[in-house]
Amino acid sequence: MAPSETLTAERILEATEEVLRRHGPAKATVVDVARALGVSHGSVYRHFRTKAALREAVTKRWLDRTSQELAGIVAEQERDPEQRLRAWLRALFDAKRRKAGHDPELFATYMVLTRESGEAVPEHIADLTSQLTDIVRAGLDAGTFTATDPAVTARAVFQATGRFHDPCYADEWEAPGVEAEYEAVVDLVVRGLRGA
Amino acid sequence: MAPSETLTAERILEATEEVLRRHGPAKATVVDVARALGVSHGSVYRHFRTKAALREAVTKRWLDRTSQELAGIVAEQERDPEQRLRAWLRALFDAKRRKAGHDPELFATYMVLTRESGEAVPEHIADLTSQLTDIVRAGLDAGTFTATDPAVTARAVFQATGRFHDPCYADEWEAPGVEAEYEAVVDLVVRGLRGA
DNA sequence: CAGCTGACAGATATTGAAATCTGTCAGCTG
DNA sequence: CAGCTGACAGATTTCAATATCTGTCAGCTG
Repeated sequence: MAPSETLTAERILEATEEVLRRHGPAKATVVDVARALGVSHGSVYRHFRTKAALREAVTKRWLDRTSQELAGIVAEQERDPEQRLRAWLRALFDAKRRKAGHDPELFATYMVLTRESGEAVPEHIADLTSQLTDIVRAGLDAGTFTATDPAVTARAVFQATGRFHDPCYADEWEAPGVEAEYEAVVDLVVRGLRGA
Repeated sequence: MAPSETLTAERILEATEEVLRRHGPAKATVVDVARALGVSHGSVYRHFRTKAALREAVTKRWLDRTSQELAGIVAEQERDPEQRLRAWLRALFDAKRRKAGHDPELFATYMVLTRESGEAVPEHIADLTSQLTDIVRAGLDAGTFTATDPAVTARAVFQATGRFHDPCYADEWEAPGVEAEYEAVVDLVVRGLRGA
């Protein structure tokens, strides 16, 4: 039952997150992870081919947690599409801002990881725009939205609101007036979806 | 007549740009600038209190060149506001993309400079959003746009299109499909301005 | 024999001493 | 005497020696 039960990929990922939290992305080594688990670093390489792969897996896990939070909103059939869209964008902004504000160092760590992770971030973005596409399509079906291609429009919505979910803007999310700016952009976008 | 005429702030700024182009932001020193001008570095400090002030002045000059390019479009009274808005956004995107694509090293240099320049960038953004506000206000007067506060709406337009002018996205401006994404975002925004 | 260890080679990071740079200023020069 | 110079102190950067890390693999262990 002790941590020395069996060495799984999951346990390595948890230990890696902990090491990253403690040491930061620059100083966190595979040797540190192995030490935290009480094994030799060779064992870690049995589960992850390279250090980069290990870091990418950690990043993917972290990003997926956000995606899953938002997936619930897409499924809320009882709310109309515009409300779902507003709730989804709000949840995305809040989730990112909460993570950035609550533990800035860990967030900075993940910003470094997302920069170096080749596939994880594009996949995450594809995931999120796919969710958005579902909402846009629902709006088209209901007749409340106007668009030629829901996927293209969803991507446009995602990019237009980037200032409120793209990590590169994280240090402006606590500035006074951000809420008003968020409302202005979302209103503009929602009106763009409605009107032809 | 020779470069040894008189030492003006303008001549120092030109020499600094040249030194930055050659050496890059990390290695460009005040001593290099002085050497390029054939003076001692003490003379440079007569015109700029610190190295940071010198770099900020260079940055400001560079940013102002873009602002001035765009100011002409705002003044084109013969085109209707929507056309002016589209032309303005297109000119902004093209100008930034041209600079980023034509001389990537110099652009990277300016990205470093804009990060460290405290006032220059906010001023530049204020400048641009002020131009946008003029266009939005013209649209309100003409009755083609709908908005409660032109300044707030202009800022929203600026932020919503950030992906196509904010330097932090520069390395995605040459990717295939960017044009389509640009069109989608601008269409969404313009429709948002029109519809109530 | 499946899974782990630990020594190893090459790559990367750390360190501290030496070199360079920033910003100042007393004095030179035209 | 307005403007420039160049030596200087303290801060920063460079560089090379040293230490650590990554990724592999032959062999150990349960």
